Amino acid sequence: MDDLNVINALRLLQSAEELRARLAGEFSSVHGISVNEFFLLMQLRNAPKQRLSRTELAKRMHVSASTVTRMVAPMEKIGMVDRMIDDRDARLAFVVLTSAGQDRLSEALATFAKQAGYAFQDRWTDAEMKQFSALLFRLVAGTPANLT
Amino acid sequence: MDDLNVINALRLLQSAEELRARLAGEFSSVHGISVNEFFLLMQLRNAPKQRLSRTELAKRMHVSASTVTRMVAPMEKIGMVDRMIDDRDARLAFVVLTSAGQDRLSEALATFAKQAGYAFQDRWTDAEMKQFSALLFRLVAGTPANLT
DNA sequence: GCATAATGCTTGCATATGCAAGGAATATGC
DNA sequence: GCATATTCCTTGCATATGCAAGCATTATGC
Repeated sequence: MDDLNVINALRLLQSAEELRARLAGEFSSVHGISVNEFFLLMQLRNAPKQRLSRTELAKRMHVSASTVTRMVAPMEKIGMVDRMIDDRDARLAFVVLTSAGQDRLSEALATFAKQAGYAFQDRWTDAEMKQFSALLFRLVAGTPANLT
Repeated sequence: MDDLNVINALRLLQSAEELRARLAGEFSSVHGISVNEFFLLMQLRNAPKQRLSRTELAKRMHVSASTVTRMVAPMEKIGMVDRMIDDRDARLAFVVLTSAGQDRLSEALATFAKQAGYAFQDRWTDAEMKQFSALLFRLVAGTPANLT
């Protein structure tokens, strides 16, 4: 295990899982959403017109189309998102972020920022934060899923 | 979203998910194991005597104890791991890595190294790989789950 | 020593997810 | 224009996972 590629991949996956586990706990207890629901809302917020097709959401979130269908149903029921059929193509059922959904997302983002702070605070300097940001940008840049 | 903590946390989570999705595909088709099974084998390989209790595995893998129970059952059936009851404490049921499990893990590690190469190759210099490694080490250092 | 608490594991139930099939709408080849 | 293919979404089934309860074993308080 002296391969730096392997070491970095393992550390990347493990630190991400740690952070995700922490987020899951607070998202669930404080905001009543899952981490995946948070990411779904984030994708919508960053999309033009705050909307995306289910297929596009599936690709960006690395889940199947059926998962998106089933994730969206309860979110639609409580008004965080809306359904909107395309005028030209009746197959497309856009998922649209509602104002209630934006509010919920803003609250969750505060928790996200707090946890992100815990994760990096007192471990990295400002300069290192920028280094890390630049390095990771090369991994996520160009993917349509990139939220940053 | 000008908070560098938030940006870095998002990029960390997203790049990890991308890598994990790629690994899942090849692990499943080539080696017949899931990413989580791979990590379970990795934890055993790094443990003293190549064995851990189910509770310890659950903590390190950020899953519930029942998940470990259910993950281990089929792996035991095909001989990748063994069960071993502790002499002093009959509650403890260690999961032990077998030689067949080591072989399977070695093959999967080759795939892992290949995918890790794809992820970082042509994006980062050697110096940057070392920088990244050092930064991430501070995140995972000290956790018993750390595989590196 | 014994009653109670704590620990380690398993199991029933509920939820989450992927795959494959199906239905509806649109695109393509001719 | 029409038959066929493709695309988008949904649904049935199988698997994966967490939580809470239960069981067996060990630790603790007195």
